[in-house]
Amino acid sequence: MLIGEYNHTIDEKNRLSFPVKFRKEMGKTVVVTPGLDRCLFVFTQKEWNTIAEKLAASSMLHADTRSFNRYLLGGAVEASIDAQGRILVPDFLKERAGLSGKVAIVGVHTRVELWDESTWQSYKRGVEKNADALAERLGGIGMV
Amino acid sequence: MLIGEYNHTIDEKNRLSFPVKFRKEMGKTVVVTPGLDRCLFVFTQKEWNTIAEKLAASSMLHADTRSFNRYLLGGAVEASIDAQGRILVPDFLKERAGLSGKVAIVGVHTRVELWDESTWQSYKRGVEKNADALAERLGGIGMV
DNA sequence: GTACGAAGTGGGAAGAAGTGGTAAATAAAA
DNA sequence: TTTTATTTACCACTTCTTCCCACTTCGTAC
Repeated sequence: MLIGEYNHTIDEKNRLSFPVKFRKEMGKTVVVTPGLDRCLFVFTQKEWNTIAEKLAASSMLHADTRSFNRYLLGGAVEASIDAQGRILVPDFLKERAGLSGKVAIVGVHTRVELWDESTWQSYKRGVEKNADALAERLGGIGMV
Repeated sequence: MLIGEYNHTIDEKNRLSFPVKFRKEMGKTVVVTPGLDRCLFVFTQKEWNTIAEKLAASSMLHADTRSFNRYLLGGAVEASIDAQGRILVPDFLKERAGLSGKVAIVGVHTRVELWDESTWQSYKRGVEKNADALAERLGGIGMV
């Protein structure tokens, strides 16, 4: 299971090293796509296949579905993990998530998310602020 | 059952020793997550699996679910208990709960909570002070 | 009161992980 | 075809982590 948060640097060659904890589960190649809420998604090859199938199965008749498919599939990139455990993030994806310098690498169960460090910080603060909703959710899954 | 309160120190290497009383029940690895009211939750692996299953069942297409899953799963960490009975608390979780120096380790039935010592003290005082009003409200919703 | 044992704490050393740079290879342009 | 640029692979350094050992303090039993 992919969980936890790591802070790594993306260099001027667009190289970003994956946390060791994630490497085994991610395999040799991963798929990077534009994510939701100004971040990038990183999927395992296997997980991606499942998602791609689901998208393909969805109706092309709805404009919403079409544009969502274009958004996710069109922006998707296969990236191989090199000997140092790094991936290359293409410029257009880097821009998409506003990555520069410090990057937060966040494990969310079946996917990994890439956030600009400061964007992630303020996003987290936003969630924490809403303590009541948080408590309700936690209660809902039997955590408290 | 996890009950009782202990005061241990978290050192500059982020090591925090678990009370012996808790060790047997917690097993070899535990999961640390952000909690409520500026504390951290510590679950047994087994307890965590139950929670994770419920989280996995939710769709990533809803913004609320996304942010909640990100917050919880991204904030969660597997921590193994070392030969000295200590766990490592990553910086981002340490910050989350404002841990530094003395830490209150509190057993709450199925989970353990980690509090900054002084935060815990004032929280307790606050509860004591309002105990009467609290009891009144709880009685109102049919608790006792 | 003393001694023994267990629990908690601290520090050092070996190893791993992250990051930056250089060389080689491939692609593109002249 | 040659030169130049861009990308990919490899190598090396530094920092951080993790493991191990040792000390101290607290509690208990004799």
